Amino acid sequence: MLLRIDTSSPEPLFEQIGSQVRSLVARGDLAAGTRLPAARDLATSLDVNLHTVLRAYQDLRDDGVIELRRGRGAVVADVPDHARLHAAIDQVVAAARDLDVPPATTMALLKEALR
Amino acid sequence: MLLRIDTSSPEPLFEQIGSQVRSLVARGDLAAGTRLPAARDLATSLDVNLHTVLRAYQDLRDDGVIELRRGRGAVVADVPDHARLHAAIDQVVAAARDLDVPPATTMALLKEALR
DNA sequence: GGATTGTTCTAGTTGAGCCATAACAACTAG
DNA sequence: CTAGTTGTTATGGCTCAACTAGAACAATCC
Repeated sequence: MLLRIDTSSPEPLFEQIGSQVRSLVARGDLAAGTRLPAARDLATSLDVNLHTVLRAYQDLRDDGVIELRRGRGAVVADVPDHARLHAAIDQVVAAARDLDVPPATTMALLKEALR
Repeated sequence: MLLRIDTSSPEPLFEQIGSQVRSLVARGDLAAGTRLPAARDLATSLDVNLHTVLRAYQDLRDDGVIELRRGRGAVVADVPDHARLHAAIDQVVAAARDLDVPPATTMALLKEALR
């Protein structure tokens, strides 16, 4: 797993983990059916508590990104192709850069638009 | 000011304030040069501490959204038209809905793309 | 049976967010 | 010049979410 944790970031660790897995799955770097590391293993390799990883996994499960089963582990769920979504996001990033809009503002706009 | 604060939300109060001002400015509801309420006044009307509002204002200033001056108050800065950005964001929202992508995933994708 | 792995429970620590108060500095208005 | 306004900075205390720690339990795999 190529996950990076920044313990000095204000963003909660479980959100950092979840966020990165979401990206990997959505962009296809983690194909459907792929098995994620066992929570205990990932916790060890990230030097984080087991429960922190589990909370991230459970959030992902609640959103249908992965499936969890005892004894079996965490498996990437079957999700549709996100090509169109990625193209749209690229447009947003390009526009934000051209207009010199700060990332926090762009995030605020999307967040509100998604509501 | 049309600001709404949700004290039961997990999102910090200062972020809620900043986020809403960002949206208002970016969408043109607050024209450049418009004066924002004095921090003390806004704090009172939102029933929030002065420092909470000030932190939001300072974040906005750091991003060039507003200008702050003692004795003068907070004034929204001169920003370009964001029409293109809004159009792009609408595309993202539409794609996310069509593909059934959870909001958290969409946010994660944009956040990473903005990095 | 034994190892693996998610689930659940209890309990403690830490730090960000927030509030309260106060003094100070720059600006405005009279 | 004087008085009021407003942002700036500093200190202290409180609360709760995040994180950690340890343990037992249940489903699955080999």
